[in-house]
Amino acid sequence: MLTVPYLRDQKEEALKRLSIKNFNNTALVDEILMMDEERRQAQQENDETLAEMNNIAKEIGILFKSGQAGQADALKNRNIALKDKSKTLSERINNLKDNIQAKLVEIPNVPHLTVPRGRVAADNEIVATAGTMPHLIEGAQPHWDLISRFDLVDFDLGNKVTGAGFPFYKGKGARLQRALINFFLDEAIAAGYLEVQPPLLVNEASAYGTGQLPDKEAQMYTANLDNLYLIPTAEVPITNMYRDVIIQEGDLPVKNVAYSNCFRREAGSWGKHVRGLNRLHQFDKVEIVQLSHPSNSYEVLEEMRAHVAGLLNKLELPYRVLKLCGGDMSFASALTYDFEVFSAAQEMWLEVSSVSNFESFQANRMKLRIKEKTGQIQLAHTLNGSALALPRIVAALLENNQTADGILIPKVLQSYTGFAKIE
RNA sequence: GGAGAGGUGGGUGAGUGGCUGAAACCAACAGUUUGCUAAACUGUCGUACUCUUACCGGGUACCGGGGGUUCGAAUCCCCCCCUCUCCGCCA
Repeated sequence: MLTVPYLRDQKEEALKRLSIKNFNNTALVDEILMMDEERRQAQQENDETLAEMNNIAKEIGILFKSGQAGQADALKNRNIALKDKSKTLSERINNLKDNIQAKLVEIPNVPHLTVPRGRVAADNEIVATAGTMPHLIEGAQPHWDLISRFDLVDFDLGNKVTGAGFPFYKGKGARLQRALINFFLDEAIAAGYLEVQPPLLVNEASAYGTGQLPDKEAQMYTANLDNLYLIPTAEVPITNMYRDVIIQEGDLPVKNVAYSNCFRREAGSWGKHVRGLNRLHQFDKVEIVQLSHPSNSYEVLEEMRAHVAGLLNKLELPYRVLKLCGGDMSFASALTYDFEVFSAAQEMWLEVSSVSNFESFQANRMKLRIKEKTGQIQLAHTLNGSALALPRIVAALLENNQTADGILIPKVLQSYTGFAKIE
């Protein structure tokens, strides 16, 4: 959520940037600013009224103490009248605040100036391509066929026990996935991230804090009896650790990494895009989160981007990096890089990571602030990225590394899997 | 699930109607002293909104959340939330 002072002080700049996200509702911004003006006037009047009431109450106290209680009646009446006035003003202020808040959450984050204009995925800018495209063998199979051939993942069993999108991983399939998780965690720890194992269910306040609520409620599974939500990503619990927190400048940067299951209800499309491991209701992901000072959050973003690139390099997967265009970015992001690996047999680019700088958009909503050495307090910047999302990595590894007699495991993983080939 | 206790500033914790935005101690920060470290001493030390604004300063609100009583509420009343302890169940 943007702050009112920002809109007030830098309205033109904000609107200019918002147009990159195809947000052109100038009237909404004006309405917010008008309501805020009104709110401040009412606030001031109310504060003055309350100040007078406080003074009168003190005078009454003194009269009582000195045994002149009889003289207090006039003052009491005066205060009763003021109380009425204050009540009216308070109600107006609260109404205005609520309305401002309601309008404010409709405005997306302002994108970074380098974000390309555009409406759809095709408008995203390819900023890097790396790795070598595999030469597939004759008769190469998509991962869903490889999976059943080597009995790595059982979708039917998942259907029986839970439902579509909840597969069982078995044998070397399970082992490969666990190896990847450990590899990703170790890499993050080596890069200075603190490992955290978060709860997989969060309360309403947390879901609101990272912006799943109120809009994206349908994305999450709920535990209705207890008013809890299954997390769609570890970003939710991890970022919420710092809700209502003021971080000392000296404690920055804060770097956390978490492995978690992720649960998503989104009833996707059908066909190739959701086939096999391409899209699931429950999947595994290692997520990196950083809190940074506003002055260097874009350096941090690049550092995180480099970290993710390093993982894919080590896994020897061909990938490309996209800078998302205004229309394709998320509501809360100021700049997002998507990483896509090429899954050779299905000939598709699969998104395996999304690295974003939210600037102070989430921090404002969560009241996550930094206290500088000078004592100044300001909103922190939050950043996060997948490092990485598991199932699609598995899909690409299986497809790209298949040979006539089995699937080769990348060298870097072999100490984690304990085998070099699936056959 | 049953019974009880409790939620106060970064922490511990005092405070049962006006002198309390809140004692004291600890932590933190700044300074003095010291050859360094430590110790000691002195000072600073909540957040938000708002006015004024270079700064200083002023006003208001906030003692889990919401509502009420009162001229006046951390303190009294009502509702809700949360935490802890004991019992039960249980990985």
